[in-house]
Amino acid sequence: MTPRLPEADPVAAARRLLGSVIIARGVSARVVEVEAYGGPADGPWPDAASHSYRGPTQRNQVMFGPPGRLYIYRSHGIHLCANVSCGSGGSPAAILLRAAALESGIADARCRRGPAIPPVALARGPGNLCRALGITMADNGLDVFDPRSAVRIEMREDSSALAGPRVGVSRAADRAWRFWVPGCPEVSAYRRSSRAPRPGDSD
DNA sequence: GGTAAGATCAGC
DNA sequence: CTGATCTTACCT
Repeated sequence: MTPRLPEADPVAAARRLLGSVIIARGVSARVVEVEAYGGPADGPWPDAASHSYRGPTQRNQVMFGPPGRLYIYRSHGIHLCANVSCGSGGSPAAILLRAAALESGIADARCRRGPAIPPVALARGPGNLCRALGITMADNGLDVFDPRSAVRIEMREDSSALAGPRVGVSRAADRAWRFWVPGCPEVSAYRRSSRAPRPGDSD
């Protein structure tokens, strides 16, 4: 059994998770870009951009459970995005997996993404990452640190993270809760949400 | 029951 | 910048 992600605040957990290896359905890949998401205003990590900001719902229940579980949600009716829960004691938090560098199973990934996709883009962006690794809604709630899981994560040390604002969020848009490995071409481009207030407006 | 927004992506 | 496509959450 590989080391578990320790219970921690989402920023510390995001930094710990960066550089780890995700293994799913014939593909393994190094996680090179993540985002931290917190919880309700009255909790330890207030975050208006988080799905759990307004309390538990059917969709976000995994965020309120134990750490180390996959929280999968459908985005814009089209794509899937994968998070790893990291909260505890009823305080929800999760880390969104935004991009990964493939280490093996590239043929499987290309089969899922299409033959024309350059290797560097196969798992670039949260929706593409889920597609490349064959992750589905049925994986919601899986324990990624259980070796028997179809989707699992092996922790690796990496202290090289750079930080910047999260991609595409319309609230708390200036908060530097996105972390990536410098120099990796797999890291997605930054795009500020068109609905976000001007840069500099407070959270 | 209605509806607007959305942690995206690819193509102009 | 726009369209695709549909679930969720919030409103009445």
